[in-house]
Amino acid sequence: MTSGLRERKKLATRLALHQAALQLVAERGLDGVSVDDIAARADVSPRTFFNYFPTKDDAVVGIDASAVGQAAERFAARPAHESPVEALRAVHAQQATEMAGEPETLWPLRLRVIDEHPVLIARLHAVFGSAERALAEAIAVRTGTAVGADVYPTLLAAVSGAAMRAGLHAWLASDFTASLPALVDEAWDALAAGLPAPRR
Amino acid sequence: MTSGLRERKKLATRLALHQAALQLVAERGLDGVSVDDIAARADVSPRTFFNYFPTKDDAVVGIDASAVGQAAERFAARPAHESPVEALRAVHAQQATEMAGEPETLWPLRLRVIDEHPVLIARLHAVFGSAERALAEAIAVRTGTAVGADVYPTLLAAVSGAAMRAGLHAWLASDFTASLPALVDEAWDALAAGLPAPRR
DNA sequence: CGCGGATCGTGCAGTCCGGGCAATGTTGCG
DNA sequence: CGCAACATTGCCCGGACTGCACGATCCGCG
Repeated sequence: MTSGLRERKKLATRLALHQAALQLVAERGLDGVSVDDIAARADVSPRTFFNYFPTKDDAVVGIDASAVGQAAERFAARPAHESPVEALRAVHAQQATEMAGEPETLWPLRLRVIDEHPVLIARLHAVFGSAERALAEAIAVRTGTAVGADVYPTLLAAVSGAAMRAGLHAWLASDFTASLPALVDEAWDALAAGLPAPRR
Repeated sequence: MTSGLRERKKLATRLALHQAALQLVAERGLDGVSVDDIAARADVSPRTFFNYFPTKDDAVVGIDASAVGQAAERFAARPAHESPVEALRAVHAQQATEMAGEPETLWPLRLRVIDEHPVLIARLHAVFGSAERALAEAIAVRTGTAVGADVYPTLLAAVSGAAMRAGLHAWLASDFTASLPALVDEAWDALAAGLPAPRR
């Protein structure tokens, strides 16, 4: 499955490009970095860059389309007795744990860099957006409706993105001292309660 | 305030460019249209195009940054006794009514064109995203917290975007036969109830 | 009325993004 | 070992977008 020298090499160069992009942008800012620079640091030709990422911005954000559908798949695999919200909470809990546990500095660096460049924030929103469309489909299946027929699937999918983004944002704001899973869970608490104004 | 020949002309060319972009893309698709084409149909020089929109995509989406802050301002202006959710609902009701009442075909055409091009969906998400950041600030003020300190402001701001997008999507799915304000309101009902699974 | 100052439209030149094509090298399979 | 598949790369091109400089237009003030 994961075997094959070819596969591993591809993954490696992909990661190399992503990290090169991340570092360079952290150093010089988005406009101070060209695709050629990134390719150079990753030791590939500029032309090859585009075999891995369609856009400079995408290389910086570094989230591939395959990871995008993941949420929807995991959601669909949850036990049938769970309500949509319960199932989504569980999926998010798992994802948040994974993200917090990765190579340590990867997500923090990513989020810091993205947060400083509106264009990249937009790109991140876009990635979430396409994940949400897939998710809406899965939600519709679970609730027995169609995406077009009811607001619920689209709404819940978008809301789930909102919860995750809010969690990530709070994580960044805490300078990564807080626990990401706890923050995401907190968001879901508020959602399940109907978003009452927080008492001070 | 609105006076001045200059002001009016600017608004006019801006709208002309937007509509030209919209029509052309509806006819030929996004890649079949160049900035020069759009400028030509709007009767301005290609260079002038960029005085009005930073990007071809932005011209198609056609929502300016000023309109973006609008939601936050209106929210801030709501009576203080309203809860954040109540205030947001009211703002959305007003916006939805306005959008449904505009030059008729403008929003429908916009939404149809955007829906067909993933890049434009992304751009729309981006616009919503920056609106949400402004809104989060306003929510933080109203609830007496800070944006970094609590998940709530970011979350609610993102959720409000989700509600509006879900409403718009359902509106499009109904081929604009349904009432946009009603759809948005329906979304808020679900949110206030904690997003229970819809009964079939 | 008319005269600066500010603002807008425009052309030109240049950089960079991003993609199609074809040659070359590398990997994996029988 | 040899062939087929695929990845890398170079070349080239059109289109997006920017900085600059100049002319035209509009606005406010005397």
